[in-house]
Amino acid sequence: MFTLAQLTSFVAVAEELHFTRAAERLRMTQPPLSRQIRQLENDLGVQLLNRTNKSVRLTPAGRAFLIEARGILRQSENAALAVRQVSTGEAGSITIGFTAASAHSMLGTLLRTAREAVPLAEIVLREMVTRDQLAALADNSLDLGLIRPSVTGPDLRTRPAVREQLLAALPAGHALTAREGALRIADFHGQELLMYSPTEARYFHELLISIFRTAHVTPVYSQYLSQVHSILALVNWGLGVALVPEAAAQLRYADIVFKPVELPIPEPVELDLVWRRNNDNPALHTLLRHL
Amino acid sequence: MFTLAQLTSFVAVAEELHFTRAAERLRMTQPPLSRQIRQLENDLGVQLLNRTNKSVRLTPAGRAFLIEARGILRQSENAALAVRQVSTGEAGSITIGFTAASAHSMLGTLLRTAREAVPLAEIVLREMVTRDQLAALADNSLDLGLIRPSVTGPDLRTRPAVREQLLAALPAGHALTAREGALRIADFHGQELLMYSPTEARYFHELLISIFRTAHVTPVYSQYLSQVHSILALVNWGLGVALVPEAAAQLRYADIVFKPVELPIPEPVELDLVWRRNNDNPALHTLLRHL
DNA sequence: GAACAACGATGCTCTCCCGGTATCAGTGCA
DNA sequence: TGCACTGATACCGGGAGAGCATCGTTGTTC
Repeated sequence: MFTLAQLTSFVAVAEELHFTRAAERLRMTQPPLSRQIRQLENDLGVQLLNRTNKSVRLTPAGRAFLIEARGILRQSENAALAVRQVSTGEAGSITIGFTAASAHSMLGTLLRTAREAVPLAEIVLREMVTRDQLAALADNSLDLGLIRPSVTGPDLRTRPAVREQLLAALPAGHALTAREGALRIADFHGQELLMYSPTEARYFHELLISIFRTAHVTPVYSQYLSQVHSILALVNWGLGVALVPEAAAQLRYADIVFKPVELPIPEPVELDLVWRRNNDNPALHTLLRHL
Repeated sequence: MFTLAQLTSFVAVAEELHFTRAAERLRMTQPPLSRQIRQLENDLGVQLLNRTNKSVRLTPAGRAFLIEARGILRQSENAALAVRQVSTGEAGSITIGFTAASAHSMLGTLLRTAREAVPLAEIVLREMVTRDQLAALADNSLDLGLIRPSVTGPDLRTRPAVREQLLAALPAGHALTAREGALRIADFHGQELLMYSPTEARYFHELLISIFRTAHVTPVYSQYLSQVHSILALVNWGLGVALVPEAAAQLRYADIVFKPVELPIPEPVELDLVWRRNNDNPALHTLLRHL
């Protein structure tokens, strides 16, 4: 196979159609240039130039090869440039995990920031629950996660991203919808509450349990569900009330009324950014610096 | 700038993630391979691999560069292959000149043959009168011409391609259209004949002059035109009669009747293939071998 | 037509790069 | 703690490539 140096030599000769001038352009002398071209022709098994003592002309094969050679050289320069951009974090690829609910809150901000901070980078999005995101971070198939706060290993770093209110989601016509202003926790006593799954939505499950326990309020837990969407769908069918993060109110349902709830902590729902401490993706660090 | 050899080395290591095995695959020993990769990283100014004594892993930049490297190597192999095909005449580019009239006769056959003989070649077509084709052949901007016979230099080779009849083109309603069978030359005595230009359609001009002179027949030369199309357009307007090559009868005009003419030579119109004796386009020679 | 100028090819030399062998150094496992 | 494995390093030899000098050919000019 030929050499990139041979290609640059050939392109110079093909453009100058003059060995001595081409050699000057290449900052070398004419004899080794002649030999390089001959070597290239031998490697290819094809004559690229017709040389007489007074003129150098491209053969048809040479014309064809000139185009190819320019392409290969251009691609090589681009590759060198691109790989430098990836290494400095100007370009590259960032895979971001997010929970379904965060698609309505933090994800938009995050993507906007990414577009500004690393405009050349490709952003790959994957919707996953918190637990799966942590697994994906561990095996490096995720660069950054948007998760509910949870216990993480020592090689993960987290940063609070956003805090949200909890809103009550009530079926239209429900008695509590008539109330003026914010609801109180006590209002949920004895209500049929659509509850979060203790495994797949552990964070919300424990958050609600703790809120009600502290307030000595005991709703009726009728269903356990893992996704905010599913819970709202059931509220919409009139099958109970629910407490959902503020961002979920962006989903419009015909038969759901959202109302604020007075809580000891005004914005109890947290969302964290999480990434591996020793993640070596420079684009990720560029993004993190801008957050 | 890096080397293609470095790229193949890098691709091997990146695929094996193991220097010793990669070295075996490359039929070399491990130490020079390690140095090649280090050299490549130095050239790029970017770390491509994270190596510990127990594992080799790609950095994000390395992953990006792997894709680029594979692309460059593939393109290089294709270039080598393509240039060999051009040099053997399997592929390449053939520029063919043709006269407007020959588009209706020989050109179709020629293109069909070219498609079979050099299926990988690009055929570039240029419509030009004979005189311009000869000039283009001389400065190598044409590989092959379809011309009317004419005097050519010693560096051109010609070969008869096809012979055609001359047909009489008569305006509908003209007295001669009533005749049974073929016309004779004498029928043109005193007729208004649309004539070919002595400069731009020299071949037809001289052919007709010679035919009429030999037969001692003198038509009335009303107009001198260079293209068969133009002549037929005027016949269509009833402005005279004409003699045109057989192939032109493929053009359908509402008010033209074509009739055969009895001539001393039954197919007096010749069309020649012409090319430079020392044309170095291998694809051209492949095509000529099939004609 | 003879001398000259221009240009690519060739011969020779030297240097440096590349590949091989031997060996070192760090790490995971038994 | 020792062993096996793996990549890095030291050193050496051969060959490729660059430069210098020169040759051979060809077109030009007086």
